[in-house]
Order: sequence, then structure tokens, then C-alpha cells
Amino acid sequence: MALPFTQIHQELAALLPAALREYCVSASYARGERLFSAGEKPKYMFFISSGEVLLERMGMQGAPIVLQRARSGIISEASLRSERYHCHANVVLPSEITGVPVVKVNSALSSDPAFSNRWIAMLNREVKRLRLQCERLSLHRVDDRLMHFLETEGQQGTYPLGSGLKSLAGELGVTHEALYRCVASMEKKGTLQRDGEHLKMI
Amino acid sequence: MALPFTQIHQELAALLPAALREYCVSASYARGERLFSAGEKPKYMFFISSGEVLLERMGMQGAPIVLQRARSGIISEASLRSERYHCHANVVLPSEITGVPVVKVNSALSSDPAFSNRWIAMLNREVKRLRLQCERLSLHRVDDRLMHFLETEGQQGTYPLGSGLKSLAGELGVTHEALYRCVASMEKKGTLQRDGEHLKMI
DNA sequence: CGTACTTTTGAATCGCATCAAATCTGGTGG
DNA sequence: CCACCAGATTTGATGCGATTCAAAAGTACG
Repeated sequence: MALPFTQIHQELAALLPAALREYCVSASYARGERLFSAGEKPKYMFFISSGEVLLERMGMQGAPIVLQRARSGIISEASLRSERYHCHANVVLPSEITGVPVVKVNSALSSDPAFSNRWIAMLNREVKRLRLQCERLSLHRVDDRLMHFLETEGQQGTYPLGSGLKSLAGELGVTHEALYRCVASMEKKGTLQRDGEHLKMI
Repeated sequence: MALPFTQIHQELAALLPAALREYCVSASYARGERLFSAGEKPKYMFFISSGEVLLERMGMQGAPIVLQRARSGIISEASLRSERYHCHANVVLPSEITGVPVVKVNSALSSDPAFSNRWIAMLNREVKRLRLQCERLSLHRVDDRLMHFLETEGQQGTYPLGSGLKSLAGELGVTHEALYRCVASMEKKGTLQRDGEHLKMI
């Protein structure tokens, strides 16, 4: 599973200082693999180059709740100083993922002001993204959530589906049936287009 | 409204480097005042010592959506490097609030590694808090959201209400009627206690 | 004392969850 | 190549719970 370092993603390369790159480990993950589980001690920061990973927590009734649906970027930034992961990371599409040892990141953050500046900027973006997700989940109707999602996460209202509507439904906090029906009715009304892999608002 | 610097909150003092403290401006705000509005250029970072501030965005139907209900701590950390605020900050209870110039914070972050370390830790906590809020908003029933809220935001299941159930309803993403009914029925079932200003799970 | 707001209860409606089942899909192994 | 299986997709029917609209009662404040 863990392959030797080959080439790291451009976005990651721009974030990390050169000294950290030699510690990066890139690997391919298959659908169904788990990056980490809740309760484990964080050893690596993970960065997704391609594919899709769901951060999930188990609800009390056993139903998993999607905290984040990541397709690119760092996914465990909040665990940088944590003793334990607070969620599971499940790979749901074949993915290219790079790991960087947490210890190395922390020491680099202490000694490299430019790096910690970039890190703060990254965390700021994450905070904003999460605020938008809260805003989205505060909407009551499925079509409102979908529109909000396409407006905020899409490129000009277009969004690549990846692993299908089912995992999107989880991120929107609705059942997949509700989302299927919503997409179908919006397509019929002409408010939405669906080209196989892409969703687009009209 | 803006008073001269008197005394800053202990939590803020622990976060900020000494050099920044002279730039702090503490002030009292009354219910109904607005700290900042969406679209404005951030000039100050705000820190709440006491009281309550709601971060809100206007939905497309004109209904305000509560992004955050802050009663202590920094509230505009994500706007540190932003050109514009992306939400309104409305004071809903008489509050003591300290402002620090954004420019000063940014320059201190660049020159003081220990400070940027503390800042990163603060952002990490915020990311986790927001992930929990997303998890909460993914629950479908009002009583589940309330329980989750008391478990994660309360002290041993106890939470001080402050400005009443109505603003809590906004943070939980439900109507105030639904929350009133939920609290009443849980009290009748004996799952919840309500001592005037405090909510407590049994 | 009046105004504005919160709190509370009621009734009607609507949207989504839930349960169920059929179809479609890609992938596996014989 | 086909049978088969697991999962995604889709449609249907039903019920519950929250929204919505409405209105009354309580409360703080000038």
C-alpha cells in the first residue's frame, strides 16, 4: 500500500517547505481502504491528490455522519496537535494520497515563519469552508442545500460528481432518495443539468 | 462606544504577545449594535470577554442564518487575511468586546513564532468546533441536535442559556417553536432540566 | 402604561425519512 | 462469454416531524 515517494502534488509542494518534502510518502489507495480511524494517534498528515475520502463519525444509532467529503487538499489538519483522531477517514474512490509525518510538520511550523504563515492561511480557508457548510446545513429544503452547494463549491455552478450522488447526499445531510428526487425534479423544471459526471445549475 | 484600553481578558492576554496589548481597544456594546457587516474591510479582530454575538448571513429569502453564536473568544479569525467580512456580527446581549488591529496581528504573526504557534492551536480548535457543528446539523431530529449540543458545548451536560432559547434555536438550525416544544416534552419526559438560565441533561 | 420582544400553545400543511422493491451497473469468477 | 453478485440508481407509498401561520400570555424597559 505505501509506495516510495515519487512526486508530490503541486498544491502540497507550494505549501510545504523544501525540507519536508523528503519525508513525504505517496501511495495509491483503493475504494474501501481506511486512512485512519477515530481514537488512533495521528502519525501522518494526509494530503489528497486525486480520488475521494470521506471523514465520518458514527452516530449513536449507528448511522455514519459525513463530516467532510474531501477530493483534494489536506484532510487531517485539525489533528496536528491532537492525541487522537476524532473521526474515520474512508477512501471511497481510488485515490492518490501523500502522507507527511506530524512530528516533522510541527517542528517545521516552529522554525519556519513563512511556512506557518501559509499554514495559517490554509486553516483560514478551512474555517470559511466549514462556516459555509454550516450555513448550507441550516437550510431546510434539499433543493436549497443543493443550490447553495453548487454556488459555493462549484466552478461557475458546475460540479464534478465523482463517486455519484450517494456520497454527495451524505455531505448535504439528506438521504440519497431525497437527493435523487430533487435532482430529477430540478432537471424536469430545467433548473439543473446532469451530464453523467457533472452537475450544473442553469 | 469605543473606550480606551483598560484591562483585557485573561484568555486574550494568554494568546497575544505583550507587544500587541497596547493596541487593544476594549469597549461595551449594547444589544442591537453591530460589530461589522458583510462586505466591509476588516480593520479589527474582535475578542468577546462577555455577552453574546451572533455571526449571521442573510439567506436568499431574507431569513438570517446563524453561522456562529459566540459568547467568548475570537470571532473574526477567518477574516484575518480577507478583503471582506463574509457575514454580519450582531450583538444580542450587553457585551464586553476587545478589538485588535488586523495589521498589527498580521505583523506579529510573521515575527513571533510562539505567537503563530498559539494562533495555529486556536484555529485548530475552531476547525474541530465547526466540524462538530456540521455533525450536529446533520442530525434530523430537534432532540438529537439539542442532546448533541449539550454533550459537546456544555459542561457536564449543563449549558447557560444567556439570551434565551430563541438564539439557541437559530444555532441549532430549527425554528424557535420547534425548540420550545422539544424542551417542554423532554422536561415532561424527565430527560432535561431547566433552571431558568441553565439547561441540563439528565 | 404602553411598546417590543420572548415564550408558549394550537392547528394545518408540507417535505423528508423510512421502508420497499425494481432496475441498472460494473466487476468477478466459472 | 455468460451467470452472478454487490452496489448504485430509481420510483412508489406511508407516516412522522418540523415548518408555517396564528394568536395569546408573559416579561423587560422606557
